[in-house]
Amino acid sequence: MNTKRTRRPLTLRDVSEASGVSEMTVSRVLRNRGDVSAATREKVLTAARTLGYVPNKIAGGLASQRVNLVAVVIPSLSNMVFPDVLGGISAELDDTGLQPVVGVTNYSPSREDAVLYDMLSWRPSGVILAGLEHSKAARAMLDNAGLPVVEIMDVDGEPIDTAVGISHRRAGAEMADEILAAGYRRIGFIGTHMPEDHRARKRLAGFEERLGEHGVQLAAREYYQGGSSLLKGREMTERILAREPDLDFLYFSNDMIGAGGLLWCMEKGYDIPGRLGLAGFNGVELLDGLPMRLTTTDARRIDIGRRAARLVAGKEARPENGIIALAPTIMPGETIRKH
Amino acid sequence: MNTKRTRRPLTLRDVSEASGVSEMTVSRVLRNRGDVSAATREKVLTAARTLGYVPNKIAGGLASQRVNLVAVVIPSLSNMVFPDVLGGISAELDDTGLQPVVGVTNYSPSREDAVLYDMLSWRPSGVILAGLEHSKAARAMLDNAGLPVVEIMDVDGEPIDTAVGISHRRAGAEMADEILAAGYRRIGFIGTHMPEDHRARKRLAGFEERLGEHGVQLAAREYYQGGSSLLKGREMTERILAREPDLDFLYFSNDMIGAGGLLWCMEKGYDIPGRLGLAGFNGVELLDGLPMRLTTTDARRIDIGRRAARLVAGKEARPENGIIALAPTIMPGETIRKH
DNA sequence: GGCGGAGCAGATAACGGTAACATGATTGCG
DNA sequence: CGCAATCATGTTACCGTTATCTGCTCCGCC
Repeated sequence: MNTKRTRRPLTLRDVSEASGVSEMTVSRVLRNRGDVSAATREKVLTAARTLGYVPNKIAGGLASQRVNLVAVVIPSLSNMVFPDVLGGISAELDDTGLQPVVGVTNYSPSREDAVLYDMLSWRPSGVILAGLEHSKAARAMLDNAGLPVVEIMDVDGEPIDTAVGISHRRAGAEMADEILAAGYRRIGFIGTHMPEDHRARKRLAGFEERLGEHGVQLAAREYYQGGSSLLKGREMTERILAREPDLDFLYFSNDMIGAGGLLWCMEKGYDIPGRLGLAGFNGVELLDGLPMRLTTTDARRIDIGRRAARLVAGKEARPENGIIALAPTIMPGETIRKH
Repeated sequence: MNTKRTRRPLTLRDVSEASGVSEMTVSRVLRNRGDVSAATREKVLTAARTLGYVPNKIAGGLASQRVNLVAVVIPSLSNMVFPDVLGGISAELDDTGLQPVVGVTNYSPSREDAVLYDMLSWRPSGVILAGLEHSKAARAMLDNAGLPVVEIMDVDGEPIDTAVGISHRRAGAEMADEILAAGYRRIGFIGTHMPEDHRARKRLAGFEERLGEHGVQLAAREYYQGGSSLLKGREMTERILAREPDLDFLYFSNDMIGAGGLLWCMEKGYDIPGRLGLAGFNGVELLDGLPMRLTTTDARRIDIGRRAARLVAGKEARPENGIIALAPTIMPGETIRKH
């Protein structure tokens, strides 16, 4: 089996010699390109298989000046939102010969620059990256690279090339409408303290602005550090209600802490949605299994992934203004009272 | 900014001309290799920066016969377990110049073959892949590739090269001990119906075997299709208890459905852990925020990722027998009664 | 029966870097 | 002060594949 443990790696030449045709012909067979007789094709394929030849895309990419990779740059893998986006991307890329390669930035702009630089050095066919806020250096790199760039998740801003996402301002505003219409007035907000999470920031801005238009101000806000978890949601909920016991609504900046808050409130016997209403953001699958359905906004993650992939794959044309805005849609749930 | 939109991409030659030194010297500067005077170094870096040059790793990799990539092949991104493993891997790879590239197989052996083939065609420096069960073709490919291969998660079997993981048979057996010691006797099992999830299978085998040693047989079992979610856990729990109402324990094959089952049982007013005990598997963070702490087994995901990364990075030597077995550790929780 | 075009295969020259060796200028030191 | 070691740079030959061009054969058709 591994008689050849120390041998040098196989090349086209090996297959070529084993099958008695030129390297060029082997290359053609292996890529299904150009005309090759059925007989030689068979010979070559057999030889390649028995040798266990695996093509070298490094060499191939250099020669053809084409690399079938799509760089995907996202802030995090751990918050249940980006895996969905990735799912949409790979589903749509599946039949294109393109392959996504993922880089993670941990919400750090400097890491984003580094990851981008690294990705671009592989000369991918396209780039998908989260958010519209990027360093000057990053924008320059992408500008210079001369390839399709799709910024995802957010459309409130100026895309480098194309953007696919939802308006987080709008998502915030629409949730505000919903809450106000239900009659809640003493509203608290719980979110992560991350200056780099621009989408959360915009959501809150849109939310507060709409509240303001109706003469309502946020009655309390609470920020936390680090990742979002059920436990964190519980802690923050307890804290904000200890500080402002007469709040009648809590708007959470994501579903995970929202779910934690919901569980805590239920345990403490709060009348939900009567005495206290709750809402989250994202529309994660987790919510389906909670004792009570948390009201939230569907961030259209899978659709965003799909559309972004279609754009880089050239399956879909870039719109005139470079923006594809999907509609964030409120998923009612049972944590806002009927009105 | 993009006056050069249509220009051909930059190469070393451009930087070389802009800075008045040879391409070789530019290459040396950009890689910090070999001796270069401070003056030229500065000149070159400035030129590279103002041009916006990004090195071409395709060409570099071909020339140097070295590629700083580590292929990571896993079955899924969506079940909260592999993101943790990835976290461990990238943490440990961070200071090595190596970069992980992830491929997802969706638990399909044929997709695993395809993903591996694809990854190997990039000539990575190492491969990390989940599980010990692989097609003959896959084993041959990896054997032939002549690079470090680390199989992760599982150690019950024969590694191709090196394995890092826990014994799932042991994990199952130890949980059985725990359950029996607490006096439960009418035990049900809920798991996914996936012939390709070998680790779940081994866990169950170890579990049943240990029960058998104590003269106990599984009183019921229930399998489901598709992904694991809280909701699925609820449904399956309801179903198994409808069928076998006098079960006194439920062993779930993962925490997500375990948590769903727990929530359902609490709503229905079951006395837990008195009348009914519950246990899951994995030790996911989610459990921290539930109304009651689910007993589970820590699968050592982050450690596994770290050790695997250390092995491919050469920070750690391959052990004699090729197996690094970490101890699965039971995390007590409140869903098994004290004994 | 000559000629255009399709079918098939090979020869050659890139692709953009880096390894390895070569070269000229300094430096150290007995 | 002379010679070897070191430093700083350049030259040359690939790395393994694909684009492109060339050449030959065979076929159909006017």
